[in-house]
Amino acid sequence: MTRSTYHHGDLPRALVAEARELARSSGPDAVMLREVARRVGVSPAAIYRHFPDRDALLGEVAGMARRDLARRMLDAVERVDETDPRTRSIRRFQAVGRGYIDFAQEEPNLLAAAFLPIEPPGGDAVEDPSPWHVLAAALDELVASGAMPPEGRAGAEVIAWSAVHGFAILRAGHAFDVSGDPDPDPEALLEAIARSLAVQT
Amino acid sequence: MTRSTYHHGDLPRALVAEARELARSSGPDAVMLREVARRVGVSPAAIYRHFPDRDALLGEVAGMARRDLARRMLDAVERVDETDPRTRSIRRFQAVGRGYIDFAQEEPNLLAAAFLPIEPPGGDAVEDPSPWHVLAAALDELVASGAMPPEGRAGAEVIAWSAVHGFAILRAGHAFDVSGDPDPDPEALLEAIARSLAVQT
DNA sequence: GGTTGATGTAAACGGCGTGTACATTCAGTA
DNA sequence: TACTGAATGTACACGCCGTTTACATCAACC
Repeated sequence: MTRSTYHHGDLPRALVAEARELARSSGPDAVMLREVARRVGVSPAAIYRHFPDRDALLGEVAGMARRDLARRMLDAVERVDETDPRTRSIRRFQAVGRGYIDFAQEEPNLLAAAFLPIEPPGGDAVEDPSPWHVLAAALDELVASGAMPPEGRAGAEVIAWSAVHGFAILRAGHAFDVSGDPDPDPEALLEAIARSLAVQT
Repeated sequence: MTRSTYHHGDLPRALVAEARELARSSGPDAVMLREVARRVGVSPAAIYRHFPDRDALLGEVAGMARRDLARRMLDAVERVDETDPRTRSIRRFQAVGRGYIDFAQEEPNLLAAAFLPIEPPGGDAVEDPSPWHVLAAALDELVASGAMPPEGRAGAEVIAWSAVHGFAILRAGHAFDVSGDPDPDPEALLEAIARSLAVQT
């Protein structure tokens, strides 16, 4: 991109957008300040007018990726069309996992970005829910509807999240290639998670 | 390390050992050829007499980490002391998961190294079992002892591995800090996995 | 309209992986 | 034992990276 004015206009936003695109297409390690600057049409040093260092820029990308993931989970939950409260809570719970897994499948590099050990400069924005809270809400609903026994509620996030995250990460890393079935079915996993939480249809 | 002779004696081994130690203590990204060479007391270019590039050296580290993980799982399995076949198969199965989780807890950077998308130059050595095969053997045993229904055998690796790996990775990345309990119990997860596989005590 | 602070640039520093040309040593043979 | 070629290590250079510093440009306000 070239520009006519000496000043860019909204450089910070452009930098984050370009950094996100690099992370999305080639992974977080591919977010190189010189490349970002090149694409935005600005000198590398200009970035330092808006971000203290590379981690600050990458932290914004990480924050965006976390929001994207949470939104994807929420979208999946809200698309569930079911009136019976019990069945509905189960469907919504499994939609959370499906949203997570689908996101990981479609944007593996963004999932990696979401788990970078970096905090966005201003901390995560409070208004949008974290993936963790989306999951917790679905579990609460499961108990409220009677589909899951209250005794199983404690620690349920850890179990569900572990299974879904492990599946998503391992599949993205082609780790399942060693098995006979190189692309296993997410639905089987979601049902296994329901069993492990003693969810009763 | 300094040396008196012009030739090192066993540079390849020393390089891999030093690279592994760097990966172990500071993560795979910390394996920098210049630093490895510095520590071994050799010029950076010397590495290229034995490895085509950085990935080849890192691939050896990855291979070692995979072997370390598998050995750790096997050790845990073999430490199980139980005679009743059914109970024994369950204990051994859960020991597999415990070994994996303990390894991740104690050597998180080596676990990361084990999952680098790099193959060791000569391919993985055939003589030592992969983590996958250790798990598969434990599952077979579970079915053979009657503790797990044969109908559940297909896809069981994916479920068990996903849950254990996700737990290990998330805990190592401090992802559970957002929950109330920052260091959740691995045993609860192992029991949940058993439930999800319909394992009957 | 001149000053000031915000924003961008050019050039440089040190560190990285890597290639190339050269130095040293080892092993085998005459 | 002396010679020779292959194996192994070194010095130096190249281009990339993140980052810093000194300077240039511009917009906004008294």
